[in-house]
Amino acid sequence: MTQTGTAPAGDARARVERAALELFALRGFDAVTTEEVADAAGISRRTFFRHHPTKADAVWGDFARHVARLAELLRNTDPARPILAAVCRAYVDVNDYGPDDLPVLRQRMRLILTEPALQAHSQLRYAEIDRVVAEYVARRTGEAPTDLLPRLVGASTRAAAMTAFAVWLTDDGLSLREQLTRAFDELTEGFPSLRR
Amino acid sequence: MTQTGTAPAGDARARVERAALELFALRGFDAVTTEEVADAAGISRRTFFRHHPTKADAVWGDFARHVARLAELLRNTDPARPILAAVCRAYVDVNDYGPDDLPVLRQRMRLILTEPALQAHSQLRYAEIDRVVAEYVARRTGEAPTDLLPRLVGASTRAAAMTAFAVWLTDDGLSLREQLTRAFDELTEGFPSLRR
DNA sequence: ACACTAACGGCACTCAGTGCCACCGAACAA
DNA sequence: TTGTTCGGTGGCACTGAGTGCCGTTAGTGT
Repeated sequence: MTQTGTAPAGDARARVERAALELFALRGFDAVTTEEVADAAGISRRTFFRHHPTKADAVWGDFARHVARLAELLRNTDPARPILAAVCRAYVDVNDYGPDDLPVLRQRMRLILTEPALQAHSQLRYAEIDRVVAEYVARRTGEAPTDLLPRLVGASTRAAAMTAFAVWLTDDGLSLREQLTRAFDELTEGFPSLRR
Repeated sequence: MTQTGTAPAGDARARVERAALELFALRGFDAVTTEEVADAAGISRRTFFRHHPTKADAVWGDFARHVARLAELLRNTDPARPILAAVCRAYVDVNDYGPDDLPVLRQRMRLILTEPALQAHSQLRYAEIDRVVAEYVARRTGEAPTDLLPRLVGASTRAAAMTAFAVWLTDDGLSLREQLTRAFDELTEGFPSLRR
């Protein structure tokens, strides 16, 4: 596809994502049909489903690149660093958004963590992250990625990250990076705040 | 439906769940229509959706009771026991299935952890558990259930439990209780196996 | 015998997702 | 210019999940 002269048309994907985010935030995920999103983006319903395999996928902008960046961060980690610290560090780094991206990120995460349909769908995206982390841990420890420890690190660090996101959305005190760090510290230290 | 005298007809729910579990395990969740499940259970498609709000819900047998049992176990916990230990203990106890229930449990969990649609739907069920645990932690610590620590305990212990389930399904070495204990030990001790 | 109620089945409808096909514009070849 | 190929697109029809509405039926009480 080469940009014809008239409309930019280059990134119909970006237009769809923007339209989806705004419509879903405004009226709720279930109350907006895919046809309305497609119309708002200036494409047909059929083309919408060519770009995004699912209505829910429209709110996840290039998530594959996000996962790839996390994998690369882990690949480039100093082998001397403890495994768990490396994973947490990569998690924080991959979520280091600039101030300009924060409004969109808030809108996106609020939808994902609030709308039941998106909350359910997110599990499929999270599974990709979990797998990347589990494979990294498996590489470091020599275990199989399907063994308990690699899977456990993947699942629990992801749980911590999503908890940090949820708290960041509601509480306005701390930055996302600070909330992530707080959560990871609790997790890696065995929940020191609970031991009196 | 007119079999008043013949079939017990007492709990059509149980028949639906059995039929759904078998059909989904046999041919895959997406390849089986709700009408087929309804037919196999001897009810109409309309009645199927009266019993189960969703096709996916048919595989979760009385999950509300499961959550209620967990909440009760937590409520009856000795206040002297450390918070995290209490949560893990309750998790192990609520998942103490008898040998007769194990085959059905394996089938159910294999579906939930394998089929993408069920994997996604599971997030909505897990959220109920997370909330119960978070409320317990909040009661013990005096925080709000929406604060970071209560939420983090809920999300991470659940992640550990589901990881234990997944490993239990594939590895045949250890019992479910042992896998759960292994996972919880790693989590509560700050992943000792990763500190060399 | 009569009314009341709760559960059921049938029907029609919306909407997500998919397969099929026809169309159009760009690039390329003769 | 003419013809051909090709990737992106839109239209159309179809399946299947989920829902609202309504008529029917079984069970219960009086």
